[in-house]
Amino acid sequence: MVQLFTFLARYQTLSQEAKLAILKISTPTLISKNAEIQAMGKTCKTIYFIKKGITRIFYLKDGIDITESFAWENQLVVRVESLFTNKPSSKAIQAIEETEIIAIDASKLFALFDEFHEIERLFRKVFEASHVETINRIESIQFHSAEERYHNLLHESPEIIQRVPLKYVSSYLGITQVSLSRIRAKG
Amino acid sequence: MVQLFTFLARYQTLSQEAKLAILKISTPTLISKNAEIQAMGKTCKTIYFIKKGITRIFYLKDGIDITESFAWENQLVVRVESLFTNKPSSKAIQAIEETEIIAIDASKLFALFDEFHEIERLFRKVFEASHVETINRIESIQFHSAEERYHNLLHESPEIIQRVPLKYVSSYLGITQVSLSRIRAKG
DNA sequence: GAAATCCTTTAACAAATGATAAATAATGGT
DNA sequence: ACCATTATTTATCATTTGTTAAAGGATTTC
Repeated sequence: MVQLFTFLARYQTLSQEAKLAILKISTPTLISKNAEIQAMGKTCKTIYFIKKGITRIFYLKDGIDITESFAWENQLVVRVESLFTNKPSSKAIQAIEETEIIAIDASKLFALFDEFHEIERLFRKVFEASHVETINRIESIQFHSAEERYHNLLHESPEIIQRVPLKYVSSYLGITQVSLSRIRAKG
Repeated sequence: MVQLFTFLARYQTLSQEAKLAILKISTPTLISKNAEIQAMGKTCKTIYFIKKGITRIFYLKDGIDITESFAWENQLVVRVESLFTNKPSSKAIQAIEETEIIAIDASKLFALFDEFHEIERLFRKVFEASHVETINRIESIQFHSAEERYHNLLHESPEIIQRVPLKYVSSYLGITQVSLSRIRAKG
């Protein structure tokens, strides 16, 4: 759990009481390769921290598998659009490798917000940071060619290209697998 | 100011003291058509609520004007990526029509978070909602054709097509103005 | 370790969008 | 109201990406 608190400390320092309270609602779990951590259609009620491994959020559009995002060591995975609206998510979370996660119960966490102002502040900051990333991703998607997007990804997150099957990467980049192959062939 | 508090009440009810505190850090301003509310290169230190009018956030990519988002009556405009990181924004906010805004001082607002837990909670929820919108926008950009994106926009936010010059709409949709014209011509 | 399955690449053609230029329409300033 | 400027549309051609099919590699499973 040390790893989780090291991650959280980047946003906000916590009292021992607050840490203990978070510890109580956190459960470490091992997910085998390709298994789903959360299924489509379920409302997101858990926040996951990744100790080891890599995951993706994906959904189906016209029956085709589309990867929305990846997350790996020392990152959180959350289906934000479901967690914050309390509506069922049409997206699933899947482990791409065997993955060790820490599951944080979201309802209990929100309850802690009343008891510990510092915990609410911490997670506010955590989600603000993820909001900023999401905004930056829009720019990347909207105003770069597929080729630029691939090279940016290669440069900024080489772990993705190395660890993730290309069929997942192509939909993440918003192109077909064939198109990605063509771009890679160019060098 | 009633309009602002009606908007905020959708997220979280506030005590009279909290409302008064927000009132003290809020300044109504009138922005003339085409004028910039915030300039590029400045760090975002203000949150704007739009009483009347319509605005856009835009930036330059290779010298070309790109619209990132629009906001109109009863919405907030914020350069989130700057507000939450405290870094200068490469984006500007511009009034597309003559616009009445209420400017909320962000540093003072953040200071109120210590005094009023309810205000922190309110704005946490406000920004969570905007985070969800941003995530949904990614799906719209990434997995729909330009034609679908135009028709979705026409359907979901007709005010944009009616009130905003098409040259701004095209870059918002991620296409050229010529391409947008072609799509409109198809009917 | 062989068969079956899944992943990635390649090829050929189709469709969508971009780039440039020019024509038309709309708007703003005096 | 007129002129100058700006916005939008149309046309043509180039480029990018999609679609489909097939082949070659890699990986899993029994």
